[in-house]
Amino acid sequence: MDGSSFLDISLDLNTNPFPAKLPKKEVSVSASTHLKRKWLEQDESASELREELNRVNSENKKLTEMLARVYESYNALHNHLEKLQSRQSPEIDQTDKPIKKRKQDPDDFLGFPIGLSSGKTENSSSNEDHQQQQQQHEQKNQLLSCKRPVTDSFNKAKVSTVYVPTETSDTSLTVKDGFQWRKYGQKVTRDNPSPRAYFRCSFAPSCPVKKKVQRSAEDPSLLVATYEGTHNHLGPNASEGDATSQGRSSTVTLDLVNGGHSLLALEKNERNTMQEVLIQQMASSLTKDSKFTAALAAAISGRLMEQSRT
DNA sequence: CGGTTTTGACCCGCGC
DNA sequence: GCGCGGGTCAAAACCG
Repeated sequence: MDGSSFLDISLDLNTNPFPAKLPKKEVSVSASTHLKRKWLEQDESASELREELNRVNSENKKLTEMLARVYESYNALHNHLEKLQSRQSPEIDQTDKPIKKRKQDPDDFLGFPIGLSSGKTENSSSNEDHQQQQQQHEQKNQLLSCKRPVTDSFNKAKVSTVYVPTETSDTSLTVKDGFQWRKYGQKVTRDNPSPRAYFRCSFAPSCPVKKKVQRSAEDPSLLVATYEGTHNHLGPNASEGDATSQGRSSTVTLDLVNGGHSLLALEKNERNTMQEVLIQQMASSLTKDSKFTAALAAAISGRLMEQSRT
């Protein structure tokens, strides 16, 4: 994706409000000493203005560079996620045999490989064993990045699974993803000795997102969190009432459900949304910068002055 | 006191 | 129709 074509980040802060095309004032040399003094004063203030102008110009340059950097890192992140997604999609197609014929389990739904919540010993031919081992190996490799969102490619419901390594001694089935959850149930399932916990987003009923967390039967050091649905409210920090979301920092946090999905399965609309969010974040961080607002004010007043002249 | 967690009861879909 | 099992409800307990 060509970033420059998709968002123009060049800034014209109009830090040179007095372009060369403006008619130069003719100064009468035949002035009295009084006029001479006045002229000297004007010259002095002009040089001050020039200094100020240079300063604002360099700030403008810095800000433009900063925006370019932010945008570059966004693109890099986006490309990285797209690569990850293209690497994951073939593995999803491998499992074609649903173990249970009951109501579609999210794991089955995703063609989830290692039978984390489904019976796994009932039908284990040597072939499948081999596949399972391969997939488990793959899974562990992916875990190097701590959390691995598994998403169906583009067209299915918003269900994703993440694996969270935890201490086996840690019995609290909590997965810290930034969102606030309310537990509404816990069940011991047939194929896994550890209980499964059911969570709803604290913004329910307005937010339909649900989460199931269960310790992996294969690897008890792993928590398997299955997310269903999409948050219809602001990101993790905002929902948490996290101080950092109101503060000065403009950290971009990846939403595992919403953002995770949208970044992996970005369609046009979602790209536009991302653009808007990005722009808003940039805007909010810039407006908090007093120097930037000053430069902006200067830019606007410059434009106004220019317009009033024309 | 309001929000969250716990936990037994209940609901419902599915297979037999 | 019955039993099983996953998912949800809701009252009580808990907590800050």
